[in-house]
Amino acid sequence: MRIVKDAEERKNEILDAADELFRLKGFDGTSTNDILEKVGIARGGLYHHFKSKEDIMDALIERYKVRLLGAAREIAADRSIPVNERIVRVVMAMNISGGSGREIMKHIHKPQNALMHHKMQKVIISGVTPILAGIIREGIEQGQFSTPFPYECMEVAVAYASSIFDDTVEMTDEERASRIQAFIFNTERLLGAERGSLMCIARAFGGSNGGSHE
Amino acid sequence: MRIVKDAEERKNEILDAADELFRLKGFDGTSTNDILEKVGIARGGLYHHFKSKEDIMDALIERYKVRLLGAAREIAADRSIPVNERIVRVVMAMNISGGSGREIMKHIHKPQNALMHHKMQKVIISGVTPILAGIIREGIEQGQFSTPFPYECMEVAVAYASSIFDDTVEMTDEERASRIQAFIFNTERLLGAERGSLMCIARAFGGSNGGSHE
DNA sequence: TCTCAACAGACCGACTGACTGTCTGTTATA
DNA sequence: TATAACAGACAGTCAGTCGGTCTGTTGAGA
Repeated sequence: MRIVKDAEERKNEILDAADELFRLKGFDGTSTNDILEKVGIARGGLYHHFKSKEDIMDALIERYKVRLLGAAREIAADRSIPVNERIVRVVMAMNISGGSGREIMKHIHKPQNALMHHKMQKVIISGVTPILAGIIREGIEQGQFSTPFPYECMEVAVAYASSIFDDTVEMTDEERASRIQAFIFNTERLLGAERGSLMCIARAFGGSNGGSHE
Repeated sequence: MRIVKDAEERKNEILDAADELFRLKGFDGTSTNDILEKVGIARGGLYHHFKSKEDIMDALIERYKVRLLGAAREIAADRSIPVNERIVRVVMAMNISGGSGREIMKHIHKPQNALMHHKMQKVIISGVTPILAGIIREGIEQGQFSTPFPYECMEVAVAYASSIFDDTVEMTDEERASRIQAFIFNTERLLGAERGSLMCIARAFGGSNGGSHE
């Protein structure tokens, strides 16, 4: 039987199916037949909407990008929130690490999804860095931070954060906590911020009380 | 015709061929038939020495690892070289960026080689970071650096360096130079080093004289 | 306003070529 | 003669193609 739907709707159905399957079995581990079966369409239908399997992945990444960066921009623009707090919220929204949307990143960090991971990281780094840099510049105006390279500082922080929280390397909670400690310390140094002024970030991450365990 | 060789020799022939082909066409773009043809053996031969195509990649990475980290360790252990200079040489030996062995990295940073890139980065980061951290600790003893997190500092630096010098993102020479500038500045801050004390690193990288272009 | 032909785009499913990994058999070497 | 190195036919899978079919829409004529 043949069910005709609006193109956008079908595309989204395909993306939803691919999303779940890639999450479960990875990109390489998922065949187009798996997607076909899940959506309930035939090969021709899929290749009518997407020109290749990789094209599906790119569309998925684009969807993530719009969602994640949209949320980040919204938060970043809200001047009623203090700078520190805004940074935390942007980072949480990107779920580079823990937080509500951690789900999205989880499956992207599997070795089978290396290409997806790579593309996603590029999108995140190139997208969120200027947003964060903008907030940092506000902080500099307010005398909270001091660096000639706000953009590059954020580049460092984002690159490090996404390498630390890469789920392919397994870590004990203790290791994780001390990484976060070091991350905060290092970021404060980079930004020329007062010691402890970014501690709120550590507190925001996954219920850890900041790395020390007394 | 049938030519029998010592297993190690054959393995290396296969790795050499794979190395060159992956470099040219990427991992996914290279078929096992390509390798077979280049080496001049049949399928059975290849699968006698390696259990899968990915196994070949892993062996290649292992070979890189031994070569790169061996060189790095040798340099790091040479106490006759001053700390600063040793850092430069280790970094050059790893060719995370410019330098003699840049070749090796070049093809690894192609999107088609995402998985290889990912595995390689893991090996580098986990291998070279402790080596560099050791040198930094010497520098701390000598009063040159000051940080409670030498290991994590190097983790940051290595992660950032390998993200900056990722050849998948294209950069003008000017951008590159200013990235290096920022990188040096940030690293000095992280290490609590005197301003300009790491400038020798910038000078060492690819003929750039430190970012300014006169 | 109703009808119907013409069209565009959504969808089908058999087919192709390519590729990885296996298996049985063969040759060389210690 | 036993064992490791190798050959090559083969099976199974998968991504992508292609000619064709179905369906919703549109617009002209009655």
